[in-house]
Amino acid sequence: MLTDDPHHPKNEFHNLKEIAVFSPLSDEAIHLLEKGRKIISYKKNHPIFMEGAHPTGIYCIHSGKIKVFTLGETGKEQIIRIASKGDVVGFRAIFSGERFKLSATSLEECVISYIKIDVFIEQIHTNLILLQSILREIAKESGARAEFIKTMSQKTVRARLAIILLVLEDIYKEDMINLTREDLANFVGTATETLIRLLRDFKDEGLIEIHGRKIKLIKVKEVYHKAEY
Amino acid sequence: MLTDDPHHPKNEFHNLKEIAVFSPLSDEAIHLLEKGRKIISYKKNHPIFMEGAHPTGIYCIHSGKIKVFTLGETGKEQIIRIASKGDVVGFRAIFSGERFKLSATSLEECVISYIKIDVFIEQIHTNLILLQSILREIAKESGARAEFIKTMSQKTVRARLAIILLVLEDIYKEDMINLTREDLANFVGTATETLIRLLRDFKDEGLIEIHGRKIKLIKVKEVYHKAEY
DNA sequence: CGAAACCTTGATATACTTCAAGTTGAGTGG
DNA sequence: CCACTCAACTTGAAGTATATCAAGGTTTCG
Repeated sequence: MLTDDPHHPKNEFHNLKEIAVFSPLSDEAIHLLEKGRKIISYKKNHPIFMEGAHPTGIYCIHSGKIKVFTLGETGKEQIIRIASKGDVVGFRAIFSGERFKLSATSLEECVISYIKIDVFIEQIHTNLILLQSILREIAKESGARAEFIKTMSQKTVRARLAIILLVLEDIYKEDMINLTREDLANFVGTATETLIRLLRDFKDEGLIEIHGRKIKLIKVKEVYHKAEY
Repeated sequence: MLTDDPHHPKNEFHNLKEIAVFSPLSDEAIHLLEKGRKIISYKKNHPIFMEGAHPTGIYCIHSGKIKVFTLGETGKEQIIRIASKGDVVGFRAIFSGERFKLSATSLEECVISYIKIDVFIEQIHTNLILLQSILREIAKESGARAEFIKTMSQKTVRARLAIILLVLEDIYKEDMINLTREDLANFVGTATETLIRLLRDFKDEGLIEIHGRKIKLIKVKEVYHKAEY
């Protein structure tokens, strides 16, 4: 699953420049990071990191989607974010000096660049641009989470479903939203049964189309407005 | 309300060293920031900044408490945080390049240091220690907010009240918790009436004592465990 | 082809909200 | 210092969104 052979085929075609936080970096800086990274492929439903563990590196997504979530006492997941191509996951804890507060699992086959913490930290200490870019990223994340808190506490499940669908539309782009009902429920923060009933309502009202597991938005945007998670 | 006269009595005794994010800085760096700051006093219930506005500076609390919140469509506040001595509020948006996503209002008489955005940014560009300290702070904040999301979506109002009381105990320290029922409800994310009924339950069960508006925790910790907001 | 995971529907229970009305308390001006 | 007023607090009653429990159907995949 791990490879650090620079001639391994998987190591081609995955430029770190395509990772959003790294895009402001010079080619030189990108190259330094690439020297220290490993390309990893994950199968569907593979755990990437777990809450409570100490971070050992960061994970840059080249392809596939990853759910980032936290487990409640009863074992129920609350999904905080679905990360996709160009995103980095697992680096907040490094900067706060904490353990992971969240877990991450692949939702599909994924290819990621894994950058060890010491390689990364070294760059952080010498590269102001990188540090600023990361600060910007985490600041945005924190703002998004404040909005999510409000949504969770003030919106009905129905409104939350609409909002989450709009968020997911941006993530799945031209593809249809493709999550298990349980994952979708765990993102919306509701019971699976409730989610299913609401999806049916949305379908009956012509807001969405349902194609098996996949969901296509028709006029959700007209009724609800998106939040930025 | 504003003064930049260095001999004004209010400008004495308020060292920025007592602000947590600035504590790792050299005396020299602290001094540079202090040269550019203004000391401001706010009366109780005075707005400090409002969501939607462009940030113009940061607010470092020397004394008093400030609620940081966001307004729902119906005008209901969701309190995200109660900031107190040593905290800085209003600086996340600066780093994400956004407008304020949250509003802030004083809960008591407050004395703060206001540092203009350009003075602050200048320091950021030249002081790696400061940048790292801020990154650390925002990373912690983001982690705390992820926990809050889980709490909001998975815990009952009763459990949330207990958790928030424990959080507030840390903020009010030796003082008793002193918030209006409405503010407390807006932090817990519930209706004021529900909050009042639950407080009565807690009192009847011997978990808390109620002294007018003030609340003293007796054995909340034994029944619930605190989250880190 | 069989088992397991996933999905769906129905029935029931309840935590919480909302509305309404009354009480208490805090701050202000005379 | 008292009285007045507005905000804050409290209780009750009624309605509802959502969770939970139970059971059956369907897809997926080894």
